[in-house]
Amino acid sequence: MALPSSTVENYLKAIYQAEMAQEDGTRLVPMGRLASALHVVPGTATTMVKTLAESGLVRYEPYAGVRLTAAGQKLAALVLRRHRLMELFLVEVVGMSWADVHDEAERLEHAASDRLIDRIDEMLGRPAVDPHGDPIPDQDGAMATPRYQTLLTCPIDTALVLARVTDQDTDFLRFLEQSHLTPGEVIRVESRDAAADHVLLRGAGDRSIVIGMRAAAKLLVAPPPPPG
Amino acid sequence: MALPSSTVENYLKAIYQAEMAQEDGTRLVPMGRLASALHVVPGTATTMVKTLAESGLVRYEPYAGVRLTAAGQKLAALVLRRHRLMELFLVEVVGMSWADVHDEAERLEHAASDRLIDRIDEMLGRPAVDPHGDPIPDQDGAMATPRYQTLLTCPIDTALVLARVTDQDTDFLRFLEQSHLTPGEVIRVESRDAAADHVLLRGAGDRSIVIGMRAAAKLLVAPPPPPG
DNA sequence: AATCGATTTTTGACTCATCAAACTTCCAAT
DNA sequence: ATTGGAAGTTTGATGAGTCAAAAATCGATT
Repeated sequence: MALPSSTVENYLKAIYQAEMAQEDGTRLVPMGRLASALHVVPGTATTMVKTLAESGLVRYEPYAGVRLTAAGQKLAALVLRRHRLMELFLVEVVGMSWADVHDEAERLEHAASDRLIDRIDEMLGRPAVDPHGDPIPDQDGAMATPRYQTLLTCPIDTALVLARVTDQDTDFLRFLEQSHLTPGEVIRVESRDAAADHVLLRGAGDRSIVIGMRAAAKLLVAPPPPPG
Repeated sequence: MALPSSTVENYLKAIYQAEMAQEDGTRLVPMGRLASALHVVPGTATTMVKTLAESGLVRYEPYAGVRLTAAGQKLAALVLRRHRLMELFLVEVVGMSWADVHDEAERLEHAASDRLIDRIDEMLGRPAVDPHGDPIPDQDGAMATPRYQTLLTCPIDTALVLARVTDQDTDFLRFLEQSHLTPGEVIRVESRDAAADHVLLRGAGDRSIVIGMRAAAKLLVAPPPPPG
């Protein structure tokens, strides 16, 4: 099979990420979700998924959804690898803002050769996560998948490390940056108020921050850092 | 007008470079030249050039050829700028080989944002030339166009600086690198032999190098460096 | 001036990715 | 069991970019 087009890469990546995000155990991604993730109409997604199925990259169950085959999974993971290494490179080496690198990487991931990506990987010291805390798959497409809690489910009044931000929106990231809510920061949840739909945080330097529950669900935390 | 596709950018770039390479004064590029530069059949080039003409990017004279308008020239120069800054970046910052960066930049030039390109320009200290000695247009598309001599036309037995290499072929560049024939090196032509189709050079470290005349025509030299 | 060969243009067809809109299927609620 | 609405699929069309091959044009040589 020839090299996949950017479009194919984007479909595989979207399916991969939708599978991950699925809360129910099933990895079947409904067409509607896929279509809206890719900003195409549902009919387009159906058509494309059928050709992906013919290439053996996905399994398609009409009216039910789509899931990646092993081959599709590997390809998707390698696209994600390119994307995330590129993001980290743009932040660490080029000095671009955390908030801007997603969109840039979204295009560069389809243009960069494996050679370039491996060189970047080497320069960065084979990093495990990108600037948003998303894990970076290795050359074989294998990826660690730690299970973090969100700020909605984590214990109250406990020191935790902000590990990952699961939204790439530029304005949201800019806000987080200004609030010093970036991966690695130590924070604690002081209270939650379902009626007010907010979560009250205390960040580094005793900053007090109030965020909505929608936003809080996008911030993932890990157990406190090892002592010393 | 919407942003130009990669294809449009490649056509403009090819026309721009063909205009430069034209030895006769006319800047009219015949369809055949353009088509083969882009690896498409002549009919395809004709079709595409007609749509470029409708966008006001080129002037098309049927059966005669095509030339860029002011708007087309500027766009083409900005593509060249992205390409050449990217090449230099890949060599200087990423540490890729001189011989490999052309193909990589060929794809990245269409994916990199102006923001990224300007950041790279700044990091590199607003450089004037890329790793092959090709001049880099500024943000307005203006570009210095020094007129160098080739190793076929330069004076014999005179110290000269290798200024520019007008061929991006990977194997050719690899050969030059191994022979220490890279921009900035001081060399002199010891003799030319038209019958044997070769040029005898003396490079840095008293290296003696024989190259064919076809190759010699691709090496451009400048007057000796200023003393001191 | 007439012609031959090279170059260029035209025509018809194809692939990829997409949309709008008509049509199907599914399932949850009656 | 039936059915109404949501979700999914199909159909027909479009635009970009390309090729193969037929037709037209140009110009250099006779």
